[in-house]
Amino acid sequence: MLSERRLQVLRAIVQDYVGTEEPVGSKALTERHNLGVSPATVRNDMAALEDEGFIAQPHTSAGRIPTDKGYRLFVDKLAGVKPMTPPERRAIQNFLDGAVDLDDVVARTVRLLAQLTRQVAVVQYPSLTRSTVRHVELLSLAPARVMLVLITDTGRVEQRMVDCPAPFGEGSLADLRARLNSRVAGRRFSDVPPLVEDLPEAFDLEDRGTVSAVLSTLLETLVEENEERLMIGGTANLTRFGHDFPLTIRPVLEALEEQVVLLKLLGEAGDSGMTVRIGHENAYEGLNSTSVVSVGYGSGGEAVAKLGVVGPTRMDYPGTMGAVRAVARYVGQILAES
Amino acid sequence: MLSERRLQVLRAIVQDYVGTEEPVGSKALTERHNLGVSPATVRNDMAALEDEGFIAQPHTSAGRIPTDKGYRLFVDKLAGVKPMTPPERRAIQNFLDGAVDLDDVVARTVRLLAQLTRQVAVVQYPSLTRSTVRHVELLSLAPARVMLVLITDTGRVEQRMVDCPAPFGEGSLADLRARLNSRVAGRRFSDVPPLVEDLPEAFDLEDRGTVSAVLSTLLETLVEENEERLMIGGTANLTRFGHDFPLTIRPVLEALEEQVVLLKLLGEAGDSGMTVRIGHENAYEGLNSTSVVSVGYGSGGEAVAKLGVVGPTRMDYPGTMGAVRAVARYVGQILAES
DNA sequence: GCCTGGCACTCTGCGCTGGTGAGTGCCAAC
DNA sequence: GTTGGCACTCACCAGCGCAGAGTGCCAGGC
Repeated sequence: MLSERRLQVLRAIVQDYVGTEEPVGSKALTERHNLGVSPATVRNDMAALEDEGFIAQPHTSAGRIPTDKGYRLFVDKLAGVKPMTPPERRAIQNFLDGAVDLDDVVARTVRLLAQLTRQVAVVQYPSLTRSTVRHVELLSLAPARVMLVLITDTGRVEQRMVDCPAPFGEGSLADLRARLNSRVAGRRFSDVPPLVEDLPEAFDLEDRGTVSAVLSTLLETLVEENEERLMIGGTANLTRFGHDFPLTIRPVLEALEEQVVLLKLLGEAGDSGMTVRIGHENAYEGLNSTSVVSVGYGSGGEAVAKLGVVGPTRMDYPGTMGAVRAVARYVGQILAES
Repeated sequence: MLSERRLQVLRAIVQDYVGTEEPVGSKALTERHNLGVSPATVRNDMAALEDEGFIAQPHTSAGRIPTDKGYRLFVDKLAGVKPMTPPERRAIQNFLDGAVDLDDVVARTVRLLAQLTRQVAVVQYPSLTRSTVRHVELLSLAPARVMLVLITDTGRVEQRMVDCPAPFGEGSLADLRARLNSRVAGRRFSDVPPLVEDLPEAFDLEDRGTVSAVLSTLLETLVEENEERLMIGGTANLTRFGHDFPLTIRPVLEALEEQVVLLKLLGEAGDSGMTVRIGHENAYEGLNSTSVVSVGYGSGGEAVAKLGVVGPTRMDYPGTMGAVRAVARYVGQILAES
């Protein structure tokens, strides 16, 4: 078990290293933080912290830098979440309030998060699977061709073409539209399938094929998880990474282009509360020298999607976590209003 | 006027420099291209080319590298467009054929272009202003709240909320929907305004306010140019830029995040045929050391949007132009089919 | 008049060297 | 458990010299 002072030393090391980006030595530590002990004592503590794996030296006789394990301890035990200041809160709200539609909300959120944290921001579109249906619209584009438009409570619109096995009259279409909406409007996606199962039976034999086709397209759309889109911003902040960064930045940019990787990353994060993944805790290799701070957000009490930030393991965790949490909250509010 | 051989020398310099990324000297040139003259002669030619501003030396007594002006001459006079090979064509077609909707088409196009050129790809969504209306749908979400959904011939869907000044019945809504569609379906966006001008007059006095509100929202959507979205991909290729690249890459990433800048960039390019903007020819300062190759694409004979590639001025112009042209063609075909 | 070989010159890049300074580990004393 | 002292270890930097590539110019040849 580490003594209280050793934890303070670790905290000081993390703070200084995050600030200066340079290995921090015992003397500098005692000068900048009044620990009440001499450099020699700090040296002993550092040696102990190194033995435990919380800090490391890049080279013999250089200062210490925190390891992933050290950051983990820092985040779990030593650092709080720094709340946003009132002016910051106002700025967030003002910025998000100007959004005109869902795309705009997401776009603004990404920008905001990237600016606040000066890192790469990732925002997932509100996920379909947890949303509810606001309206289903059917349009006849050709005698045997129907367009299905699904509108969700989060303002998202999905459209699909349906090829009908047989011509489908306007009357039948209106009928289907009405029945469909009376059954599914306001329902959660996951509840829809059993509700429409027996719908084809209400139609004439000749129309049943088409009704089935429409329904199966609808269900497909509902469960289609790979349609979970996301938006990324602030990649220019990657250039602040460090001096060595061709090697560092490349895999990160590649990871960011792979939506699959990112979705997985966000998906792995816990459903409730904020998740911080540090360095090698990230399954994806390219992100081994980055940390990911993510949190769910949603219109009601429940999270419908996630957003977060990708930055170097050497980041200002309290500040980043504060910004992420605040933005998630305000986005949730905005979604609830619209 | 430059002699034929001097042009050949310039071409050789560009080709070698693009290949090796290093300043090219007279001796290396004569060894790699059989110009039929000695290095000394080439040196004279190089001196002349330098006087004219087509090439430059990074330092005294280093080889030469092409200037923007040199690349311009190369692109205009010396280089053709390298056609894709049949297997490449097949690969392009196969890859694009798998797309399921417009988003997917654009996403796949970006990926494809980035892979083919190994550079940053930019694809603009088919522009609304040049498209035609396929269908306008109106949904009553609440007594005084209508959702307007606009479906275009390129498969794009736009939705807007309309707050009605007075409650609007289902009957009136259906009436408006029918009248609206009979007038504007199949029309180009630019033709729509005069066609709907007198529509409110066909309605009861109490409904006219709502009809006007719906119409003005529709017209807004049609002309709203800032809604021109685009998709970017292949940013990881920026890391291949050069050795000095923190300085180079940063402004490029920033430019890529500014959709406004990019849209302007694509907008400035000529409407027909391929446009190549080299280095300082780009108005935006951050892109002064990059070249932009862009071309319009469209479902019919007419271009509805543009796509292109952003890369270092030191790029393989014939190959890049070939890839951009080929991709634009196939995307056009795909859009025409759907 | 154009091309060519030769020559002196100019730089960049690289490896080597030595000095400086920050930081450490250890030890004996408090 | 804490402290001051001390010897030691590296990374970093500046200076040096050398090799190599490339140039410009000039005089001679076709």
